[in-house]
Amino acid sequence: MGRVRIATWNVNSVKQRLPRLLPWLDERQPDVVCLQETKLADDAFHALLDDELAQRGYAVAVYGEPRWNGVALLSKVGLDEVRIGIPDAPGFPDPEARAVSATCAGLRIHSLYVPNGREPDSDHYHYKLAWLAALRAQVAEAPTTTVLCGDMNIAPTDADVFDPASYVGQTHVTPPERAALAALQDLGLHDVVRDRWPTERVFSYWDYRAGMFHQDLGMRIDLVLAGAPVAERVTAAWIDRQARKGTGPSDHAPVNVDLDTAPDGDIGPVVPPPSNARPRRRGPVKLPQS
DNA sequence: ATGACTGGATAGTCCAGA
Repeated sequence: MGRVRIATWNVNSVKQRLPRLLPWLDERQPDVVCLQETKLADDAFHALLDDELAQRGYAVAVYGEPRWNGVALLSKVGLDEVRIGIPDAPGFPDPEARAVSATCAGLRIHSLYVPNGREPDSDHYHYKLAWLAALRAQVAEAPTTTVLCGDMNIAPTDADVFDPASYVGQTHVTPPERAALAALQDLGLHDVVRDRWPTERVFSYWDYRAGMFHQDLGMRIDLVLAGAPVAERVTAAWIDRQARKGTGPSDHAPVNVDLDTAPDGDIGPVVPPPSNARPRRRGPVKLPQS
């Protein structure tokens, strides 16, 4: 059946995570992979990973820095019109490597690492909000084909933190941050993991300290937000807790999303159906023979 | 116990992460 798997993972140093990343790629076999916190300059990323990724059939787009931040986009299903950063996004004070996007199988995929915010009302917090506003302006250009993937550094609701009371007054849960996320969703983007697990406890990040993962004391801040024509094709969406276990994990788990594909291998229509259209057939569709 | 861990750069009473 025609299936495209999109994954996003804040790896917290792609160099340190290599012994976990490569086996995970082989096991999960995602077609499109969004990485965050690669923490490598572009030349170092290519030197480290180009051979391994080419062997697995991935084309690669990176936007990195020597020390912090850094994002990447890997794809087996096309990687066209690569765009580094977000137009008119603010810096801190200089531009930071927090976004890369490309067209993959007819979709506009974004690998995002939203600024942390540090302390509410700090300079970094206002930078975070301004950065999200610039992201929204870019998404507004083509919301229906957009898939935002990454570490949004915002827990959408109190159900997305293990102890809402202890987070009051902290970043990631403040009303202005949640409003910025809601403004993105108001463009027609769907939180596909929450849609699939409406009442479950599903976290994507657990602090390394104090056995937080073992006790499942985490947050859900790594999200996949998809335009409606894409969200309609989701057949599975889950947080890959296995990747957070064992030796040398990232503090974030990957998020995996499976989509049914159209007969031509694309994922969604470029033009959404009219609102009075009958529901599209959702069953398995064969990919063309290669 | 305002902690507890990890990564990166540097040799700091480091900074950043969330």
